[in-house]
Amino acid sequence: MPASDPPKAGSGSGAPAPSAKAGEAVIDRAFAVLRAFDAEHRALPLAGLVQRTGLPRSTALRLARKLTETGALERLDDGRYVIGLRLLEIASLAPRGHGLRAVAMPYLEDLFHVTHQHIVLAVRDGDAATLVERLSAHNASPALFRVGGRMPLTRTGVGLVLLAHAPAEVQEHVLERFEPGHSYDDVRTAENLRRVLAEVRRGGYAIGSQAGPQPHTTAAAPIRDADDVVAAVSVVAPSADFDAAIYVPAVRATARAISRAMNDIRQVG
Amino acid sequence: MPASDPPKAGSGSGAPAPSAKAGEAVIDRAFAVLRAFDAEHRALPLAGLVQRTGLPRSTALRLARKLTETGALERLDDGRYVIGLRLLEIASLAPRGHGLRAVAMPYLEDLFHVTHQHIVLAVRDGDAATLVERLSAHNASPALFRVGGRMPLTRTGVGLVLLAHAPAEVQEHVLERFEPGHSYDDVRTAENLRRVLAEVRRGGYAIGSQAGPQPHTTAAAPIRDADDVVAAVSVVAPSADFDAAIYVPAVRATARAISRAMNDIRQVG
DNA sequence: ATCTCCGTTCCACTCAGTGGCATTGATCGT
DNA sequence: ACGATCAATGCCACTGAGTGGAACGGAGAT
Repeated sequence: MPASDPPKAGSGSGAPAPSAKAGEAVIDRAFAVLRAFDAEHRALPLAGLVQRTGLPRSTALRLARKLTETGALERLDDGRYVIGLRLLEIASLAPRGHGLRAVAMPYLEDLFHVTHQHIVLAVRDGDAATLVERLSAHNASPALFRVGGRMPLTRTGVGLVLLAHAPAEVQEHVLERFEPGHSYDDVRTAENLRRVLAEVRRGGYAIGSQAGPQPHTTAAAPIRDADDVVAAVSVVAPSADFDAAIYVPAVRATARAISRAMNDIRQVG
Repeated sequence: MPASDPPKAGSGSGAPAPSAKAGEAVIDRAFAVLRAFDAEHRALPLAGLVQRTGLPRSTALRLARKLTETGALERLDDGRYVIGLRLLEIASLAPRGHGLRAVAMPYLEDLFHVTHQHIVLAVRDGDAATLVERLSAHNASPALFRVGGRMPLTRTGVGLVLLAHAPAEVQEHVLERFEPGHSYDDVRTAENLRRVLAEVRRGGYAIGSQAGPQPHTTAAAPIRDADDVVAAVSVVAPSADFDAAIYVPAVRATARAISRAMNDIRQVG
């Protein structure tokens, strides 16, 4: 021990040791690596992981390797990392994800055939809706949300349905930070929104239309498990001129069919 | 005797504590917890996790909690754990999973409309095919494979296509442990299989039919990225009497369309 | 009322995880 | 062609995050 001076030094100023939070749980770090990926970054080199996670190089490398070993990540020929298949394998067991999707799919198909518009299936996760399934025609308007992506509760048909049936605390929280001007044309204030949500609960469906910037119309309905609303379906037409109301019966019928199908399965398991 | 006796005790015989492998990587354990779930066990109580992973109670609890924190797991009202939505969020970024699926979906839809039979989209993962997407009609024969599940390469149409274009080492490995009697009716020996694979490569498609135990016919074709076969599509009809050959042109056309669509996207990113 | 099984809390020990540094390899600028 | 630059990987001594045994409270079962 040549070093005489106590390790407590460093306090002065010397090394900044800025964000490098040392004592961080391994699992959190591992998931930080996984979350470094997003729609715009589906393949990342080690440097990318380092940059986006803030982890030290060696640590990021070690984690990336272990994740690759387990199949959570895969490695491209050029050395970059991508999310691996095994993760899909595991994720497909999520009851609220593919579990729901599996029973809903045939009915969504039917609805798609009939309407030839976008079909959306979503569940609520905290203050957002997570898109579980989406059916689209070829010519479809492009920038709809991604499967697995999160959609705002106040700006989508499924979101309105899910929000309308969310716990009071969630509703309050969302209403507090509601920003007018980004929702449907008849939802311009928090008060509007409150009224709309009440209507959604009363009527058992939501409709909305928006002139811009991405003009579209939607009709959405709740999927129930017993009395709880656990998901929502919607039809989305890429045009503000369209009257979404004509889809309401079809969407509601589909939602009810899915609700029933889930209960039938419940009997078995 | 509180502290006195040495910890080495317990050696006697009493508790065997056999498999309890102590020095095991955290991430491996975390994934062991996640993999404790499967199609028959979509919701597990802590005890179930302990039993299926072999981890000590406290460890399993700690891991389950941390995973719940990050959203990889969710907790049911009755305390049981299930795979969480966040995992779907991450998994949906897998290029070979939902990435592929996203571009393929509209074409699969078309094929589904035309044929009204099961449509299957799969990629190879090691010695198995992973089911990436499946479209089925209501009345569909039930026990087809699950999305995210693994299918044998030698007993499915997509499997034959993927195997035919797999690296030589994989083919050898699979051929070595090929068990006759579980594949299609014209694949009864490893030599049969070799010949079939060659035909698949030459013709650019695979067909197969099986009388039992789950009678079905299938026609499958490869999806290519440049020259590499990266996935396979197939039509599966729940009847051995049907002639799958009539679907071959449609399936091949679909496969080519998807291949082209993937290349188009490649240009952008 | 007693037993059992399950989820949970607590805590002292220690080994898995850490991250700085050195090395190799690929890419680029001149 | 030849250093200069930056990414990826190998190495290793230190330490606190992770560990798991023990004990607790509560819900059912007997």
